[in-house]
Amino acid sequence: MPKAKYDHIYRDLKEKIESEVYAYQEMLPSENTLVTEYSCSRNTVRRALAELTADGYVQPMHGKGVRNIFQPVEQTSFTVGGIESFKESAIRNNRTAFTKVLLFTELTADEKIEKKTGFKKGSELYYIQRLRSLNGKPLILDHNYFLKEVIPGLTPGIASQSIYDYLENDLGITITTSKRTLTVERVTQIDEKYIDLQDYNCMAVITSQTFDDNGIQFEYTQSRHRPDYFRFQDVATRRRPPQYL
Amino acid sequence: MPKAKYDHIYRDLKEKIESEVYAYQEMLPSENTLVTEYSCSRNTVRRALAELTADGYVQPMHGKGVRNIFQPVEQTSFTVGGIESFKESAIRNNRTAFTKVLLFTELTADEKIEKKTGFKKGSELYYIQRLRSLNGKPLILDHNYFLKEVIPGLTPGIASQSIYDYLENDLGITITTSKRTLTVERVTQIDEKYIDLQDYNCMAVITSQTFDDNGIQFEYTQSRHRPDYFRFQDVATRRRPPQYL
DNA sequence: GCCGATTTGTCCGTATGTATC
DNA sequence: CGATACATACGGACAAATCGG
Repeated sequence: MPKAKYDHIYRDLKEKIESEVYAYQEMLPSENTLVTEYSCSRNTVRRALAELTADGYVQPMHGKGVRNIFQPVEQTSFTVGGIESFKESAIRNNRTAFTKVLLFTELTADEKIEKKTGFKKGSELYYIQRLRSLNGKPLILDHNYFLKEVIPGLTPGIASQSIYDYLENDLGITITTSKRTLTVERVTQIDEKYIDLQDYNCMAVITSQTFDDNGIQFEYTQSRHRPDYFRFQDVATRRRPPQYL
Repeated sequence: MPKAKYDHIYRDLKEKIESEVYAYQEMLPSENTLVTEYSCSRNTVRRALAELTADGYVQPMHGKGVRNIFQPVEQTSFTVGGIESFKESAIRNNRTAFTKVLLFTELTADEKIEKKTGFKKGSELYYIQRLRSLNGKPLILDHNYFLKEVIPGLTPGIASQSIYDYLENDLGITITTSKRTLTVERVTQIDEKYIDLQDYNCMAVITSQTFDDNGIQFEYTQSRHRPDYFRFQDVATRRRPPQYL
């Protein structure tokens, strides 16, 4: 959707890097060159470069230039960088996705739930359990809590499709920030019941709190992944050698 | 030691948010107010806010204001956001750290190592195995590969202290970007030998490629964590609702 | 080693657009 | 509708790091 100029430059450069128009370790054109190429201001070029830096695509070097440090390979990963729904990542990795709703209830947050999920005591919530399969293989068990106030009209039917689709397209909610914590936990009886764990006795667990564009937390989810199909990627930058932004 | 103005504002606001000068869900002062408070340009304020947004501290809302969405975390987490050495995170979490060097050798990369680590075949490398303990409890097993060309003069003595200290303070190398992948893997014989795993049969594994400020990859590390002491935090933003920068 | 050209880093002021109230 | 607040974009200035002659 974004028609911003910096976003166009960002996508254009990203595509050129991915398709190896610039080789690994090669310098990109200087900022001033890009300014004339895209006929825009230097700030706008720099903003596009800032995002490529955050993505781990390039590395700016003071007084020298901007180097491409993108390596094309990388296996299919389930979770990368930003926020992505199960369905979206399945499509991106070329898998067929299937979701089975195991449980769909409503409940009111008590103190225990407040402490766990971050929803205030007394909040009206949906609580959903879902089993996610890729290529017919059950791999992920999701426990979702949604704030009814923000997301009315949720149904098991919607839950079996993409809830994020429903939020963004039907309700017009903008998903913005997600805080995630990743841990490894012992398998539960529910895990064992639905997922073929072979001899693994633990699961990769992502818990996330998600906020809409009003800064309201509307979701708490615990996503339990079969270990051998779990992969999480990340690009970190050291605080704080001068960078863009 | 950044003395940049935006960094000062960033730290100042961050401190105020953490100490709850602004309550959770409260609006921060408007950009224009901050401009006069810090007597700087609006761009500079916005840059500080952009970093707080990336940290998951605040959420900007078009036409409304900037909301504090920081919730203090009570649990000590081992890895958060940026790049951090073992020693640094131990200090941050108020733990005593100890490192035992299990193996210190030099080797030349063959094809197998190239495929695994990203170092070109023929590269001269250090290969180090280290056992890391917190509060006397062995928790992490590190396998490090360092590019000799970039990091000469590494010794077991340095490896038992902080290699990152050596890089940054003695060699003057600036660590910049790190690409990390997180997986869950079965325990190995080495894991079992050195770490008390109780009945866990898997480990949390972080593999990372680290680049210096010339965009040269100088490190490949596999860091194997005891599951019950492992925790990884992250803030993601949905691509791409208008944001700062 | 010095100097000037190039390149990235920081900061400023301003203008205009869009969303909210 | 006007006022406020954030979003995008421009152009300019100077600092700091690098490189070549």
